[in-house]
Amino acid sequence: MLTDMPTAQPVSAPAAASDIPEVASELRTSVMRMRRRLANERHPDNDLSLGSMAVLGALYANDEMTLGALAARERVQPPSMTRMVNFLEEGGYVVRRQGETDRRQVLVSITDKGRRTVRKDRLSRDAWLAQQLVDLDADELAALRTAASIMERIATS
Amino acid sequence: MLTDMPTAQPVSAPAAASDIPEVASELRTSVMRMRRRLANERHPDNDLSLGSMAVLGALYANDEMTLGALAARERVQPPSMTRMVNFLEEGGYVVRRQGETDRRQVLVSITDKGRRTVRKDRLSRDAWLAQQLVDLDADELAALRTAASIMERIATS
DNA sequence: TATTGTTATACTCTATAACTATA
DNA sequence: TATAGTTATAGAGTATAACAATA
Repeated sequence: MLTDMPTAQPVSAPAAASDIPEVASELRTSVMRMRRRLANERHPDNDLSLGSMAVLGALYANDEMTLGALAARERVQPPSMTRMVNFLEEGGYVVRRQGETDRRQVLVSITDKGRRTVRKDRLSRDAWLAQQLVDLDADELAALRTAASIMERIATS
Repeated sequence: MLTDMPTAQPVSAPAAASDIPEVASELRTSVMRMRRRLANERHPDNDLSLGSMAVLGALYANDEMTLGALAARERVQPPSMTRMVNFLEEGGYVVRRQGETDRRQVLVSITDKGRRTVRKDRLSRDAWLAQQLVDLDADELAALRTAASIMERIATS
């Protein structure tokens, strides 16, 4: 029964300006709590931090990236990425090699072990979160997908 | 024009099971990046961390809470909340008092300065995020609101 | 004994500053 | 000189363990 609902908005309808601060506040709060919960709930059967797994995921998609590109993508400073890459290299998940055209660069690529870890981990690492989503209806899931896309865009803008 | 869209789902339509892991993964990634971006973009004119502001916000809504209740609400361990409350108390944003019926408890309440800070901060602290939202259309804003609500529920479950 | 909160301590993640190697 | 990355160091935020006070 949609009789009480506002009519569907055209796709380009601007948001009501008065709602924006409220949504911003709600979103910020929920992101902070969600992040903490995700950090707490992550699967303990590999020793990679969430940040390291994100790096590995980027390399899974891109095969080889410079350390600087990884740092920019993950929005961390280069020293932080150096640490993550060190850790991943020690574990055999990635390898470094020197850039060919520019020998200052460090090209990072994923190993077979890294690839296997990503595949295996993608099956299990979101298990907790996926479990929290199973009871959602299709509209709610769609809203999450839309929100994730918007947040991704905002966070990397 | 909705001719190409699937018919509106009944509210209880279950989500497609195959989409869940994908949404979980997208959501997790975007939450992590968003949180880092929010931490970087916060307004520098007060010295309160994001966590401390969340505590102050809870006290703004609830007037007086035990330290344990605050810790549970923010999903941190009691020692972490002790630290945050110490910091807020030193700044004059909150006051402690001993529980009356149970004298082990610490009741934390917000001061006038704390209230003013919350009000002032709510106008400015989400300014960056709100600015990122102004170009969204009504559907996207609604999706964010729905997502925030779901994340809040999941994070505090 | 169990619970509420605090103190002491350590760990993780991130940052800035100073440095090396290369462009 | 400028840039890519590393090393050294520090800070923020969180946790666990041991403790004190109270129930």
